[in-house]
Amino acid sequence: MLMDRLLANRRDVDLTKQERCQLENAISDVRTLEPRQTVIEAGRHVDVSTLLLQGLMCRFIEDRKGLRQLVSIHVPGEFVDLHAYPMRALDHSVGTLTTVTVADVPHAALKEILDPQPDLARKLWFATLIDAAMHRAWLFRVGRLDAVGRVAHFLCEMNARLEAVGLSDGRRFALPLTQADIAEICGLTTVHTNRVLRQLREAGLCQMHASVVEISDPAGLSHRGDFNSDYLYLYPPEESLSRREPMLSNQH
Amino acid sequence: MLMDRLLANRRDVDLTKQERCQLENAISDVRTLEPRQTVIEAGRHVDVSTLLLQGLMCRFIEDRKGLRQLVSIHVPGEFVDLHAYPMRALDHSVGTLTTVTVADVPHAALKEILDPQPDLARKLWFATLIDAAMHRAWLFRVGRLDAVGRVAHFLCEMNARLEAVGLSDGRRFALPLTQADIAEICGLTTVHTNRVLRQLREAGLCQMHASVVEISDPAGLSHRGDFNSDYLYLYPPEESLSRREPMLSNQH
DNA sequence: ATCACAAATTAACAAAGGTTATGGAGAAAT
DNA sequence: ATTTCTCCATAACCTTTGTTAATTTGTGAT
Repeated sequence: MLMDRLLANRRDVDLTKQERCQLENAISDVRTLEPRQTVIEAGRHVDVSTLLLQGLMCRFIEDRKGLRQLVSIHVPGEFVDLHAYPMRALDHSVGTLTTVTVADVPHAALKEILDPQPDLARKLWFATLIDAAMHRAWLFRVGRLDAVGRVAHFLCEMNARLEAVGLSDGRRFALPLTQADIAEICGLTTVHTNRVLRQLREAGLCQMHASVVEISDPAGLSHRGDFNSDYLYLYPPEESLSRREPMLSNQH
Repeated sequence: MLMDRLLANRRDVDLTKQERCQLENAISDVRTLEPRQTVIEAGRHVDVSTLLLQGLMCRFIEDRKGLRQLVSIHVPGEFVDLHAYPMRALDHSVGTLTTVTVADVPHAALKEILDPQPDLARKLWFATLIDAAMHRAWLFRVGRLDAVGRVAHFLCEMNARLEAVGLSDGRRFALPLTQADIAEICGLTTVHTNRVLRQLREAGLCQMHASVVEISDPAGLSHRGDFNSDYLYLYPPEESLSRREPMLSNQH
């Protein structure tokens, strides 16, 4: 059902059937949102967390002039802002990239489930920390890699995450982002992102056309982006195979 | 006592006297560590979290060639790796910058305290999320600011955090870091960090000599670094004054 | 089929930051 | 006092990335 993909394929977050069911019952509403909208403004107080069912969402920080730095991107099955439950106010904005379907989980309902179940609380706590782990990897990406490395690293990450939820076969996946989006993720300009994509193509590492990424040389791309998927805390491939759902067409 | 500074001056993490005391009793050991040592290697499993009492520590990710990107820096009063409690294994390394004094808090002891106290668990959960909030700010820093802006942003952050624990008067503070450290934090080379510090000095914004930072123009420096302290979740200055301990000499 | 608009592409040029190398200042060690 | 070592400072040069601007491609709407 709705929750099948929730926190799927994550080491140490093995939700039981019962836990999954309880979380599903905590959903107050399922909504569809338009692409490229800001859903929550930085600084706002929230008492509902958002579970992403379909599409892509992102979180970002803007500078004085409104230039964005994306600080995370979310694929189906992830809680976009579960951290709002203990934090209450957000220090960043949340937006949609594509048309999305989301489920609302009110914090009051979460509290009722979590207070009597310290183990489940610890699992969700862990889930919010994967965010922090990804931030660290993103920090490494923009702090230590050159432009080609950054984009390579990002594409490797998306490949790994989408594969974990059955939305990539390990080489090819739909990624409905513009070059401008990738620029906001990697801390580059759109013009240079374009140059970088050409370089990746000419190097025979990967190509991106019409929102489809095809990685021609996975090992080469990982190497170029100094990528190691440990920070994603995914099940190793063998284990995840048995847990994975059948391939889905795409996320838009 | 030991815990006076723990999570001090943080909005939404108002530990009660009893909670503070319980945490203090969970400490198994207090140790002194040498400067510039790696304390925990990335990937290691840990069952103890570290509370920093004195000195500076950091967490970092290395690239293939061993070049580091610091992903966080810690001042006294902070749990350096509380996130290891729900995560168990770390995706990054932990090291000392100066000589430090730390307290060990075994996870077994934490579990005993937290399981029956969902509110305290939520407070500590929140505390681990401040980390993620800082990572986002660091990501903004390296992704969207130029070299001068990055260093300005970093110095503003340290000023705010040290002020919150009584180690800065709001303009002047001890910061026992080399220019190479600042380079690893800001994603720059040491040579360029040196140029940047000169520019900040010549612009009359701040200067750094013999491990002491003096901010001549706080507003100007904040502006240059597009800095806003919200992400630190500190008490506003008025409130924190009454909670602050007397000024301490320094952290080494 | 045409129009309108967003996205991709490319070029010429400018600026920022990295690289390599060298010298100096200060602190601790002999 | 000399040596050694780390950190700081600076210069010359070069590579990468940003800037500005113009053109093309693709796609959905009418």
